[in-house]
Parts: sequence; C-alpha cells; structure tokens
Amino acid sequence: MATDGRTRRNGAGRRDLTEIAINCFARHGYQGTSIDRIAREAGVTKGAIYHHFRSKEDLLAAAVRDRIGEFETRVQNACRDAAPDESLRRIAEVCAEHARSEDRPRFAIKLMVESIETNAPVLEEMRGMMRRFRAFLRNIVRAGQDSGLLRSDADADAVAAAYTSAVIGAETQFYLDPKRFSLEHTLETFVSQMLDNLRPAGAAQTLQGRSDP
Amino acid sequence: MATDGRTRRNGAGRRDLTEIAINCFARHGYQGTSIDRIAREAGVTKGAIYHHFRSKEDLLAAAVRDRIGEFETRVQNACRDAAPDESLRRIAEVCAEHARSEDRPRFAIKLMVESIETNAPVLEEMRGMMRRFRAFLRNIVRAGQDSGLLRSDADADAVAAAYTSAVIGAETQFYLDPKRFSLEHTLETFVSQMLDNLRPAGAAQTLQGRSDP
DNA sequence: GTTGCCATACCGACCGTTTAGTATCGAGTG
DNA sequence: CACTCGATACTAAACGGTCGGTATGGCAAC
Repeated sequence: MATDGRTRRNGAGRRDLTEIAINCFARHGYQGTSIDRIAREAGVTKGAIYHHFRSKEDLLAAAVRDRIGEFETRVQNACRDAAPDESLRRIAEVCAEHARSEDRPRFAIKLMVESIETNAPVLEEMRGMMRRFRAFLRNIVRAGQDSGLLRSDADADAVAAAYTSAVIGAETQFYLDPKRFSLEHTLETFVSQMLDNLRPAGAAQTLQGRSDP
Repeated sequence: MATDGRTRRNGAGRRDLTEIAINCFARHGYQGTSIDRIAREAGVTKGAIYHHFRSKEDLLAAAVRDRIGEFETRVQNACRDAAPDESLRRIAEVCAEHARSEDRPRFAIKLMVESIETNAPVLEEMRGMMRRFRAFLRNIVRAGQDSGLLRSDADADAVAAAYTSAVIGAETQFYLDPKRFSLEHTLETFVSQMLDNLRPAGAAQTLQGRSDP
C-alpha cells in the first residue's frame, strides 16, 4: 500500500481509478454505483475523482474504452497463427475465460444492456465493439471459405451474428445462474454444431464435440 | 381517458400500474426509474402507487411476475399441435416478435442483467424463468429424439442451453443496434444450423435457411 | 358512517458536483 | 545548496436536487 512507483502520493492514479471504477460498474451497474463508492474502494475521496475526470459519465467512458481495447487485443492474440476453425474455437474459450475472471467480468454485458436508452455515448462505444467483433468473426469465416475449409455457400455475416449471439447469451445465463449453467459446455456445443454445419459437403462428419465417451 | 369501467376514480388500477411500471423499468432500468416517473406516466401520484404496493421493489416484483407469466403462456401456445422441429422454429419467431413489440420488449433482458448482484428476489425470478425455458426446449428436443425426428445422440440439455443463448444474445444485439443487426435472419440462421445438425444420420440435408436465391 | 382510493405535503437520506484550501513534488534561479 | 514558484494531487465540506417512503386528510360509494 506504500509507493507503487507510479504515483507521487499514496492514492490511486488515474489509471487505477478506471480499473476500480469499471469493477464497481460491472458489479452494480452505472446507476447503482455512486462516486463515493468508487472513491471508498480506491482509498481516496470524491474530490480526487473529480480531479481526474470531469464527471461520472466521463469516468465511465474512459473506463469502458480501456476495457474494450483490452478485450479486443486478447481476442486478436488468441487467433494468431491459427487456422479459421481453430480461431473460432479459441475465441469462444477466450470469452469463457473472460466471463470467469475475477475482476473483469460482466462489464460488457452489464453496461451494454444498461446503456440502452439511457446513455447514448456508451451505447455507441458498445455498438462499435459488437460491430467490430462480428466483422472479425465474419472475416475469419470468409478466410475459411476462401481456403476451402468451410462451406462457401454459407452466409458469413449471419454466421458471425449467430456466433456473437451465442457468446453474449451464454455469458448472460452464466452470470444469472453460475451454479446451474455450464458456460464452457454450452459454447463448445454451439461451436461444434456450427463447424459441423460449415463443413463442406462430402467432408467427413464428426459427432457433436470431441470423442469423450 | 375518462372512465374505463374498471375504477371508480379516473386513475389507473393495480393491474395498469404494473403494465406502466414494467414499461418504464424496461426502458430505463430499475434504478433509473423513479416512483414519480411511473406515477406521472400513469396519471396518478406517488400516493396511489404506495396504496397498491408496499415498496418500489414490491411493484417491480409484481410487474415482473405478470410479464413472465404472459411470455411463457405465449411460448406454450405457439407450440400447440406442432412437431418438435416446427416448435423450435416457432419459439424463435415468438421471441423475435416479442423483441419488436411496442410495449413489452427489453424487460427481460434489462431487468435480468440489472438484477445480477443487485436484486436477489428478482434475480431468483429470472433464474426460474430461464430454467423453465431451457427445460421446455429440452423436452421438445427429447420428444423429437423419441420420435426419431432428431438425432438421439445429441445432448438435449446443451442444445437447449445453446438455443437460449442464441435468443438472448440476438435480442441483446438487436436492442443495441436495431438498424444494423437483423434479428430474424440471425435467429433463422441459428435454428436452421441447429436443426441440420440434429438431423439423424442418413436423412436428406438441406442448405442453410430456405431457398432464397 | 365506514371503507376504499387517492392527492398533498413532507421527511431524511443520498447523490453528483463544486469549491476552497492543503500537501507534495520538480524545475528554475541565485 | 537553499529557495521560490507553479503544477499536480488530493481532502473536507457544503450545495442543490432527487429519491424512496410516510403521514394525513378528503372525496366518492355503499
């Protein structure tokens, strides 16, 4: 708790504040999180936050931007040097890990849903993130089609949209009912189903999932 | 706006209040909706609301229960006298209609997500709804398996979970980006993909979706 | 008159934001 | 080296407003 080499004072820096803020926002939502709560968890007073950020919305926007960039980097790194079908499997794994992580989870789902009809700037940020995610998936599918690995008559946009739906819906159900909803198994089932369906006609057909008798 | 034959006064009855309340909650969230706002939209004052409901949470719980029951009835009716595969198509259609309706939409997604870590009673209600929804789907899949219509070696629970994921995720993306996200097409793509995958080995294989060249 | 339904007025708590003031540092100056 | 100056990083306190909730009273119907 002493010096961390980054700040002159004992308090939290601007970067630390966005970390703590997004954590609070992800747990209690934007409207359910008071500036005082963030300040308390950061070990500073309310004034310190208003020294770094113009408003509560400004703090939220900064925190969201940080997290979105982090998530996208993570997804991209998981796909490095991987074939299209392997990439599609890995992305689901990264999303599941993200949902199970200690600090990061829920922020996307919670703030995305809350911002609908209540916070236009954040909504726009989230909309951009989802569009980029779908485009990223679509390009992977297209690459698979171009290389003959995946069926070329499939609608890559629709496949990407369905994939994104499965991820968001599975995360939501997992947050709602973590003890009864098996996140990884659901995503694996979906991805296997999708890859089976995308296999070019004539290729060998595998049963659902791996061979785990 | 005069007498509607139900109430002695010009105000709204208990049932009308839950309708208006769920509408507000669905748009602005629970924490983003004040009692005064609901009262204003209902054409009454706060006192009227506290005459019918003990607290804001009580009002929310009553409104949520009403809506959940309504939705479940709608889904069940859509499946009357339908074969399993047809039921699975119809449920997706009902969910898409629900998402596009004028008054009802968003309440499930919004309140479900918001209640995570903030409102245990509502969370429990939502959890029950999702469990029943998945169980309903699973039973349809099992019925299809028993009748030989669907592959018997598929994991019915996992299929139901993936289906539910797709519905929730597609609705969420649609609310987030209604102009760019095509809800119906995404759900149709998913359901076709799933049914293709569930077709028993040896059965005729159709291409994705209908023939819309 | 009693009862059900609702309006009015109000309370205490809390929220986002502002302001005034303070402590701590680095750079510049002699 | 000491010393000033000006940022920077905060604290403490308060303000105006809104919120959920309550107490009270009145009007209409039976």
